[in-house]
Amino acid sequence: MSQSDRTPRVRLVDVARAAGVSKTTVSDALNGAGRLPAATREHVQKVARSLGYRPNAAARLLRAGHTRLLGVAAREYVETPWVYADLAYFSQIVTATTQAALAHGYGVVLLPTYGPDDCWLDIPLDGVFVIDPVEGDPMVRDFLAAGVPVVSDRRALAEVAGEARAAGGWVDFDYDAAVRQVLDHLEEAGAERIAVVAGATTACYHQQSVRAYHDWCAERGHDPRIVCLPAPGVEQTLQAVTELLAAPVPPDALFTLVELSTPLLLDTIRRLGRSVPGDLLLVCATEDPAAPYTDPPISTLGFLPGETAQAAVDLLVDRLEGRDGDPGRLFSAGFQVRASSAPKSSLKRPGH
Amino acid sequence: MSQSDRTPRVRLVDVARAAGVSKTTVSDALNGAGRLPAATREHVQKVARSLGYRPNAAARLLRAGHTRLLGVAAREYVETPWVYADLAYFSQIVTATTQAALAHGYGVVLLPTYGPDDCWLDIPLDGVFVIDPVEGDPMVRDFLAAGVPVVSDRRALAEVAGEARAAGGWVDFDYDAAVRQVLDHLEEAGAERIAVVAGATTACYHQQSVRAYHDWCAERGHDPRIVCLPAPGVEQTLQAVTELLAAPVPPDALFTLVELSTPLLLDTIRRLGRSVPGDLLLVCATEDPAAPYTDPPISTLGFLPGETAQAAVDLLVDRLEGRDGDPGRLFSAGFQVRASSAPKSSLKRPGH
DNA sequence: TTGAAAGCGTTACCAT
DNA sequence: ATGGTAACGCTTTCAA
Repeated sequence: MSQSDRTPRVRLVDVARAAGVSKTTVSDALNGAGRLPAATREHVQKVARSLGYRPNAAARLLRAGHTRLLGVAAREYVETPWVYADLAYFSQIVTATTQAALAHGYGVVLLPTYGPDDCWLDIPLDGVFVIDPVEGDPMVRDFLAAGVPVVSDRRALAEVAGEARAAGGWVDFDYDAAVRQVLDHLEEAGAERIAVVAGATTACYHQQSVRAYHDWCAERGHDPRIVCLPAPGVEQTLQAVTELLAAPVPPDALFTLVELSTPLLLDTIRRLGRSVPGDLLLVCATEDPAAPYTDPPISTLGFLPGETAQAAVDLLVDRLEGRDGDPGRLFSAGFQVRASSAPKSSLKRPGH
Repeated sequence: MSQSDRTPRVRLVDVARAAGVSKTTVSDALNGAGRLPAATREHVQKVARSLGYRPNAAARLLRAGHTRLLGVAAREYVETPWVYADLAYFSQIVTATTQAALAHGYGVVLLPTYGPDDCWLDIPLDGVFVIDPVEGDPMVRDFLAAGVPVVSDRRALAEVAGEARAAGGWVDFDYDAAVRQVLDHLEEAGAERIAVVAGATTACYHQQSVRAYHDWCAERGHDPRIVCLPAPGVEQTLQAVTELLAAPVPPDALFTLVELSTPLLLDTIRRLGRSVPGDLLLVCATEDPAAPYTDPPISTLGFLPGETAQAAVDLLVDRLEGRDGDPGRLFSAGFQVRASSAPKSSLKRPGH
């Protein structure tokens, strides 16, 4: 059905007939292959053009055995009809994946995160990049079982028994180290009561960072001050911040692990009567490009979407093209310290 | 090559042989078709599972004659290796397109905006949504020539001689009306010198809105106050604003047509010593979810990425599945008036 | 130099 | 109830 019943597409044989040659000749003439006399080649090309011939992509795929198509899936909100591009982090991942893939001559397919079981297997993909897989991710399992190389984090791949090495590669993020780095920094800067706003999803990013915070607190005998949001949203996020700051003994530092507009967060904190960094040290895990331009500039923890995507695609393409590169790469976050988390001591002692 | 040389994929015939039945039986058993005894079906399914059989997507595509894949391309920065997902508008379009496509059982492919000529034709697509085409867009032309239905704006489709109706549909935006609506609103609110920050790209969004502003000014004998940015970027945008506000006779209203963080813009204006809306009325064409939460809330012109994408996909799917729906849909922007562009008069006269 | 024919892996038709 | 066979549109090997 579809367009074919309206305009019966011009096929290779049609061109061949019209040009008075065989299919082989047409194929060779159009693909630059073979050793044809220039005259024949040009003639065929002219006929093909005049007929509006376009090769059928699906047939080529079948013949070629590969599709030059890479899938990318962000699993953060697997259970909901949410789509990743709403978050700056995923947008940037998708952007970077697309660019990297293109550079290798591959296209990118956005994979559905929900829907009928293994519906994703109907898409002809050479490889897949699964970002932030959930525990025992069925998507990872399915693709691996189907023999489609997957790049994801180490743990997700390991769950599928040793096939990881052969079937793809991993791009892992040391969320634990990243979170601890920030918490340590805040503590050194004089913070004693660090509050956190995080997400409550099943994605390993949230799971692991929340756990890291709890562990860090436990090690010091601190009570965790954390709000976990089930979904992103300006209002809910600001509400969470308001709640945390309203505690009887208010926090003296805030670390956000959810997407939000950093200048807006700053405004909100001010409207609540706190100054940054005077009353409240602030660090945001975000890719918001506005962060360096606020007053004061905001310290950020960035998860390097660009680098991550680049590495994932490189890994995937290496496997696909038979090169045996690294088994994987471990990333740690990019922590940019700015004025919003300047040590309290530096305020008390003028000079440096 | 690729994975096939490592793990020679299990094919339908392999399952058939292993199960001691024919290809047909396997196909029927797995696809629920045919009238097989439950015993046979279960047996085949078990064998298939144990062998890890997965149907070859490319072969199915060829057989089916359609791919259930929709392409989406944002043409704003065609000439550069830019990718659209960096801008909230495109992110939201892509998100919404993906959701709408999924709802119809279609997947989405992100199309390269540059690269070797007609490289996009190698991707097996049932239809394409081209956002903000450039003049005489080659991508639109190629797909139409290849018989792939395209949804884009009316003008782009019309350039390819009448095929529009048969080959796709249009989703047009009345940028002119939208821009005028904002300018009129600002004028009514008391603005006499309206400055504009826009983009300098070839996308019809920028082209048309800039032209609308110039026309509007010409009709009133005003001198245009406009800065056109060749590329997005926090720094350049704020720089442009600073420049405009530094004019000897400064503007009393600002209308931005480029992506940016609205709270940050507000801060910047304040740091330049102007108050909003007291000294400067402000309207931003943006999808920034922070806009309603700033102080004062910012008036926005939204280009309805969600609705647009939804309509485009519906149109495309209607064509693909042989339904003759609307030829197209004309959208006008969603103008949300908030405090940042409140009439100056209302400040002077207390009460309402 | 050119063409015929054999696949690629699936599904659908028709015969058994 | 099941199996053989053709067809989807292309590329490629091999023979002429």
